[in-house]
Amino acid sequence: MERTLIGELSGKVGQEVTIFGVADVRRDQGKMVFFDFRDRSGKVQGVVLPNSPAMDVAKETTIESSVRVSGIVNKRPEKNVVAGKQNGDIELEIQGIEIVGKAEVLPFEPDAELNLDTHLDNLPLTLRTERSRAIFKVQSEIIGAYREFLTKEGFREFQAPKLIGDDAEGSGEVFEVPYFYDKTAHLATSPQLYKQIMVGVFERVFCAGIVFRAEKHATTRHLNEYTSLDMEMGFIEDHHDLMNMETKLMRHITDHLRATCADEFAILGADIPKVPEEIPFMKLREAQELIKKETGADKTNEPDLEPEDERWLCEWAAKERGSDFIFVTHYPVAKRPMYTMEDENDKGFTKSFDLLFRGIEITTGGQRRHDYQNLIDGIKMKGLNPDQFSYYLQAFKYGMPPHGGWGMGLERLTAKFLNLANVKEAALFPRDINRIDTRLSEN
RNA sequence: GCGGUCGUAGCUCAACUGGUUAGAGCACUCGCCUGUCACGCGAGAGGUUGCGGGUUCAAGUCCCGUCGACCGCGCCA
Repeated sequence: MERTLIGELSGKVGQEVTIFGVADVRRDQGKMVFFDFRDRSGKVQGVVLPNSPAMDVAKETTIESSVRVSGIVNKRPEKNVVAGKQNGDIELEIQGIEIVGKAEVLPFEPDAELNLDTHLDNLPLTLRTERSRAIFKVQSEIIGAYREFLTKEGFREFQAPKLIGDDAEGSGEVFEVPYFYDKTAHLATSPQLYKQIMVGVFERVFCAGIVFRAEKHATTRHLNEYTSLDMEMGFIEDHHDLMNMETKLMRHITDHLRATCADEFAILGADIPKVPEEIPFMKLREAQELIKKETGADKTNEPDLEPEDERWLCEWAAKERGSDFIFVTHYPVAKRPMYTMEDENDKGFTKSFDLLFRGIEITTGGQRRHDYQNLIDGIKMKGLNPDQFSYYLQAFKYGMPPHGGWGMGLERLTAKFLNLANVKEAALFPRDINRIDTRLSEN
């Protein structure tokens, strides 16, 4: 018999149907057995009545088993209607169950509160929980909204290489790949140089892909492999064009989530933030002065904000400006990569920005050096050898428009949208220095 | 890499200043249950307290080492 999706059952009252799904819950009452079944479209209750031919199979149908279930869609008696629940007014009177993928007894109850360690060691199972499904549906919708917005703004998506010749930017630790005969190769820490090259090709480009960082960090906000939402655009005036674009992007993403993921945010007890007409922004030095004035902590000689400063500044922005977001601009030249443009009106500081969201840095961006000689000066100033960048430099040798862009951490963004304590909860299969698919590498 | 906290049943957690046979809820097994929706009720089984050493009449508890996890920091997205 043809498959009916669970989400379509409410229109089939009185009909005989077959659903394909997973046994989500079993409530065995002896002479009667109730199930909740789930498929990709939702959940429905099934009931095996006394003396049903399906009773024997029902008794041995374990939670998480994949099944094909045939039965009749019935309206529930008035007193058994559960308001506000999908299919709460109907149920499937089960006539046959076929177990097509039997599950063994689970090591823990579905939807139990697990320690992060237990969750991560059992991902093939724990990713099936309602909570995990909610997190990764939201993440998937974020990527979809990102792609939709930038495409509409005239950006062209491209794939950046992950195997690269040099660590190029000189920022962050890189994984070495010992394969190529006569060259050192690495895993890309960013698509940075390639997306700049692609500005010369398409003017506006973006990519959403995995990047690799070999830092031996152990924090709630770092991964050794994460998804970078990158973009780069030509013919900008300065970094404010980028900040304005990102403001519009965040508004688009939050509107999209409101339309598609309200249930998932409710499951996780999280709020979708409002994006103000203008996200507040200030220079790094202004932020440091503010922190000094308000808290007494003098960090005005620091080249960057510490995590505790980022948290404080976000609380300030939320309270004083009603925004979950705040831009910090003008980091010192010494603190930023060689391609970052210095502000001609504020020497020693760059036309760069970070976007902070709910206490953490989710984006770094800025205007780039687009003049050939100016870029070579930038490379030399960092103590790097321009010859090593000749491939990249060719783009500039033959003319590049003023341009800039950003890189955004998808897992951080997801984690902060959903108030997750650790970014590893927002990565399907997170890699860190002690963990790569633990269960698979055991034995 | 450094600092802090922790490691007790399959899971989540108890066990006061060291003190008799290490407990609970859920899961599991058996029995009962014709309207449950985290079904319920009764009974049962389940532990080398991460591992190694030490102090003590006595160690889950104190000390040393080791392995592991989580949190914070550096670095970053």
